[in-house]
Amino acid sequence: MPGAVQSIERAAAILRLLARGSGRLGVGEIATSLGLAKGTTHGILRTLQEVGFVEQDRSSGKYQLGAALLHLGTSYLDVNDLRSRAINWADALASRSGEAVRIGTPLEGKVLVVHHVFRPDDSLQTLDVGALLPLHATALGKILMAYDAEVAAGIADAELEQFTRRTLTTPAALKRAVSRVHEQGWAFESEEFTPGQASIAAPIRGYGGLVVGAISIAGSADRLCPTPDRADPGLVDVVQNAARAISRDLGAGRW
Amino acid sequence: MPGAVQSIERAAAILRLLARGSGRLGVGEIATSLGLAKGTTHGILRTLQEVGFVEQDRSSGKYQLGAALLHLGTSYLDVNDLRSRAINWADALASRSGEAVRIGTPLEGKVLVVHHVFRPDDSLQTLDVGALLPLHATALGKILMAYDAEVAAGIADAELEQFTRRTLTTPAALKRAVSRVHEQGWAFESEEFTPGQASIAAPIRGYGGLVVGAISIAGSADRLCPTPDRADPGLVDVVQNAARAISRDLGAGRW
DNA sequence: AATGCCCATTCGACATAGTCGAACGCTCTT
DNA sequence: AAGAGCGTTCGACTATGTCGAATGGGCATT
Repeated sequence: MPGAVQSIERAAAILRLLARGSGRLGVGEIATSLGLAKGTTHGILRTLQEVGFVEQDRSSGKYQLGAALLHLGTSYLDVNDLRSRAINWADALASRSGEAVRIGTPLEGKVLVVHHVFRPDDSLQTLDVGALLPLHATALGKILMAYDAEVAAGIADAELEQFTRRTLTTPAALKRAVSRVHEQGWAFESEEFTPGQASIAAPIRGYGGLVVGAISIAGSADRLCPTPDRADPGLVDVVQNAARAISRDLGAGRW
Repeated sequence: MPGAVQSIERAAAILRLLARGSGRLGVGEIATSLGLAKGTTHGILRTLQEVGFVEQDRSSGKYQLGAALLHLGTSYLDVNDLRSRAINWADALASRSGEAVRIGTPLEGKVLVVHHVFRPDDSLQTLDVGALLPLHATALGKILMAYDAEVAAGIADAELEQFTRRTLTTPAALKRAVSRVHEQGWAFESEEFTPGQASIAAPIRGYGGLVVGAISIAGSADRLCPTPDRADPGLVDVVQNAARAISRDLGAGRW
């Protein structure tokens, strides 16, 4: 695949590295992590600094992400069709279900949260728009794997991190769960990511019926699955209806 | 200044263009806007697409910002010292003043909102973290101009957009206002940006006493300035105290 | 249906532009 | 005082991205 601009690829790799690495990194660390010469790395970093994508800590000389990225990130939210069309339905779903609502889309083998509505009553929650959640331990992720072959392929040979005692950590178990999701049209997860928490998700389809994202409700496992390991059918229905409404808005036809 | 990687600069320019331009843009539009060859532009766009910084609309072929930027943007928030140190103080300021609190830092001749606490009582507000506010019509902006020479220089020869009847639109009036801000140590704005709304701000200093941002409260002009055009002294005090507390946290010494 | 225009995309040659590795100077440690 | 580690600078090389014209598909008009 010729024509890929390497300096931009490298710049993106540096930014991703800074986003993962919790905090500031030095030129040397970045250079060795990416297998680049220190001089090259420095040149790219200087350019990224000029455009505001990275900032340099005056005293330590280390680099971190820059303010310009924040504005670009929120600008993405303004343009994102999935999110803008889904906002109203998400609010309705939150008040109808009484649970927190999230909308996710695939990114880099994870689930990117593009919208988040807090649980109606409780206000001690942190906004996690922009956060990356694991594919294999969330209902959102299971939906995306079940309906997007590319996503599923990307995780086939990946390590499945264990978050709780109930996290699916073997590829076989995950594959079984995903194919059941595909059959029934919705996904469920109970205490696989956070103890005491469960979630229910359904697919959102865009133009042509293609799955472009997923919507979920998340909350106490006691409420979402009164019977152990069985999602409340009423809540499943509400989530599926919301997903279908958004899909219709996005022009998904009769799906 | 040699060593600036042009392809990265151009990529950044494209991203900025997509952020401004409300929505999707075609290769041709981007190329002419930036004075580049269409082929060159296409190559950069393809690379940006590979790394997830832009997405292409399947049907129209036009480009828009990509999901990866959202995650980078929120990652910036996690790393940002100013924001993480200020969060607790911002909450306290909101409950003490009863008004919405914002923290801003300069970016591209505007004020970038890096933190936003809603007004305690009212919940019909939209989060504007990541938004860019004008320098000349907000209290946050006046602070940044008064204490950061680079910021002030950047706007000296810029058009001053008129938002309301009271917006300062002449460079002379703005300069006078800014120098008064510098003398008194806090900034004020009443109905210069939004009718009926006013704001009060104070500078946040980082290591060495350098101003790295500003914190403000914003709300109904009736509450912030009981006497016309005069900020409530009590509220000014509360804002200044919060700003000083954050500055101390950031290691600003005795400022 | 047939035609024309507009647009994203591809291609190949040229020379610019970015990469590399060694050397510099700085701060902090030993 | 000497050393190590860091970010930074420098100059030569060639790989790399740039350009402009050509291609092909889609859409609206004719």
